[in-house]
Amino acid sequence: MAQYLIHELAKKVGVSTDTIRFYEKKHLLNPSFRAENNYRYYNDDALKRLIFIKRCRALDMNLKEIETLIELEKQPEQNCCAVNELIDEHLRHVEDKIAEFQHFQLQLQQLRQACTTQTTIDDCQILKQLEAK
Amino acid sequence: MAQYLIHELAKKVGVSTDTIRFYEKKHLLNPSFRAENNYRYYNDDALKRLIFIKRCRALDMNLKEIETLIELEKQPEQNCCAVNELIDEHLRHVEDKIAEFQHFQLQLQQLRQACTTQTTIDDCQILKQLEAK
DNA sequence: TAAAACTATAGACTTAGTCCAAGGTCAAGC
DNA sequence: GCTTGACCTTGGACTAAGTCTATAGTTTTA
Repeated sequence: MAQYLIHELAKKVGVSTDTIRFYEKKHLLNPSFRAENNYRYYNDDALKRLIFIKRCRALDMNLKEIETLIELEKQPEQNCCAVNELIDEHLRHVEDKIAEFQHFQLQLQQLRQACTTQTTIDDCQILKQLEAK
Repeated sequence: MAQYLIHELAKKVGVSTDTIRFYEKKHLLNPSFRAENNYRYYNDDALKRLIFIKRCRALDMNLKEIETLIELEKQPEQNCCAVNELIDEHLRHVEDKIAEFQHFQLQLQQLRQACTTQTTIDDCQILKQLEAK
């Protein structure tokens, strides 16, 4: 079975070696063994695990959510509704974020409208609105 | 002129006393003076400043941006284009965030579609897709 | 044999606060 | 005068997800 040094694994997946060590500290990814010189070595299971983590991160899941998914994977005969619920809840979170940022966008667009011509700081309607009673 | 203790200022504006002390550490807001007992006292200028900061934070500006705006306010005769540019750039940042989260949303919706019926973890298409080669 | 390129660990740094602990101050009630 | 409660002070730890640095050990290459 293939064994990779940490920088080899990092390169295969496209993350930094620091990130890999960080995931280990967070109990998300362990080396398959440590050599006599204390170097970490990783096998293909670790490779798959790291790809899994990277995919979840690309969906903006946090490490706690990813940990939960990994735990669920360890119970293959269980019902998968917990997986679906996690995705649903994360999706709601993402949708809340979109709404939040769209609110910022609208407010900022309106604020920006307040000052279309160049004037002095003292007359700037943007600052006036931010200062208003 | 009115002078407020920190908890009075906090209540007026709707932030915590911790937040006020934090803004002081970040050089955004100073008490008008310290009493003999070392208590902070704030006047109406400080009140206005804190309201200003709170409004900017409600637009998701970071403290560095707010600091820049405060510095600009101190040069009233200058041209206000720096203000406009700051708002424009922040608006672009917000729009990037919206696009980013909309991308997450789409990916998550597609992923969620992969598992509509309840099955076992082992058969769950959501996990399968996250693990896929 | 020496330099380059790895490896390891520990700890600081980032944001915008929040929370806690230990100790000082002040006003009210007894 | 004393206690109680509600303030105030400072300093430091904690959050998320890494990134960066320093120091030291190991392995490979020239």
